[in-house]
Amino acid sequence: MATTASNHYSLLTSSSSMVHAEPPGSMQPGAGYRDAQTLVQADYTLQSNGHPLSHAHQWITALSHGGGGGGGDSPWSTSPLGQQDIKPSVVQSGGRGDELQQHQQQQGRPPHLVHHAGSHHAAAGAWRTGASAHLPPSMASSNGGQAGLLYSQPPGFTVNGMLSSGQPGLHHHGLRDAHDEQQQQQQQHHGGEHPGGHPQQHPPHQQQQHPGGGGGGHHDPHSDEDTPTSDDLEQFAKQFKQRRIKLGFTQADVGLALGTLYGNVFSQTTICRFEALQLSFKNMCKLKPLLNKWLEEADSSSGSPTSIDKIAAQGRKRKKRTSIEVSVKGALESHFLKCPKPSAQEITSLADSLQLEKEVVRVWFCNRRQKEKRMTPPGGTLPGAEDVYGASRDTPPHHGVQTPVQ
DNA sequence: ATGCATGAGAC
DNA sequence: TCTCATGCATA
Repeated sequence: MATTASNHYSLLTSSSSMVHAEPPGSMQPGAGYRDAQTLVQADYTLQSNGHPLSHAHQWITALSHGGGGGGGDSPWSTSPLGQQDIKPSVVQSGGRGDELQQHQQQQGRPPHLVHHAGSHHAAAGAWRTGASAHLPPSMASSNGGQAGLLYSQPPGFTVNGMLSSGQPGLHHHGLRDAHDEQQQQQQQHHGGEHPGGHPQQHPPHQQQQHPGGGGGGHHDPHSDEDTPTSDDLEQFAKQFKQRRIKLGFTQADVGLALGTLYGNVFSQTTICRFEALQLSFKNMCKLKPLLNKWLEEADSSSGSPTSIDKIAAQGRKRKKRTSIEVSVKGALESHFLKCPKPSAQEITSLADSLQLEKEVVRVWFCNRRQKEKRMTPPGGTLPGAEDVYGASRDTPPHHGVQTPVQ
């Protein structure tokens, strides 16, 4: 099968009417899963077939998960500032408040806060334009003028952005969901190694972005004042991870904390990628100050190890993840080497020959290209694919460090 | 930890 | 249509 079996997305658990859409039996954990596969396929269909699910659809579409502001590359050059696109309205409607709601109930968190955190979408855009453009100082410490206000929270309300319910295990379940924690632990303990001890190559422009450069004496690596060098980032990421683990927080915890602290929630994935330097240089720079801030907070209040509970997966209309077979991947890979940016036509024929949806192929190339641009390319330098981007990916600067990420 | 997906914004 | 930031789902 091309597509991995999975449950048909976590369909809105909240709507009861749709439940009967499937036989009670198939819903059971475990067994039901496999059967659900069929549904999965139908998922796409789900939108068109006027089903009991139809209403669910609307519900879903209502949630917008703002991918973050795509046009991300401008913060550096463009600094609109002044007052930003703070969209209070959006904040309120914030789609995915779901995750937080849970906590709210459990910890009795002020509702408004929840909104903010959940508003990710709007929040991101807002603060990003403001803070990110000029960077750090303002946002880190002062929480940014305008945006900050929106997300400001009652003092003493949280610690590290994490609920300071007092003591761990006091109020709520003390720890994050057992399984979650386990999972995290596990990954943190053994998962460390990188896809390669590779020499990392950074896109030239990225390297040039930072003033000091790993070589020139200059500033304090930890000050978020100016653009950090890739070395700074690497070092910071490393240190960050260490501290985080020491403090007993999972990547997911941090992501949520950032949300409560700055109104900008991030997923475990993002934190993970940050630690592994798998984000673009620019993105790394953007996140660093936030994480740095969190770290400070966490350190200072390290006595309260509280934790946050897992957020429940909410329903979202997402295409089921296609699982591309190894052989097919190989084919795609070789095509990529030849032509990283195939035309629509090429994609079509390629998709056809590989028996994949055109969209899947297109996305694959997009992701593949994006991967090329990360700070830490997995698997090290690919022998043949390097100059694809115009001979730019020259010499990997210096830090061939690449420590085995715990 | 990572693969595939989404969506906003830039061309 | 691509890039980019980001995340769900999965291995």
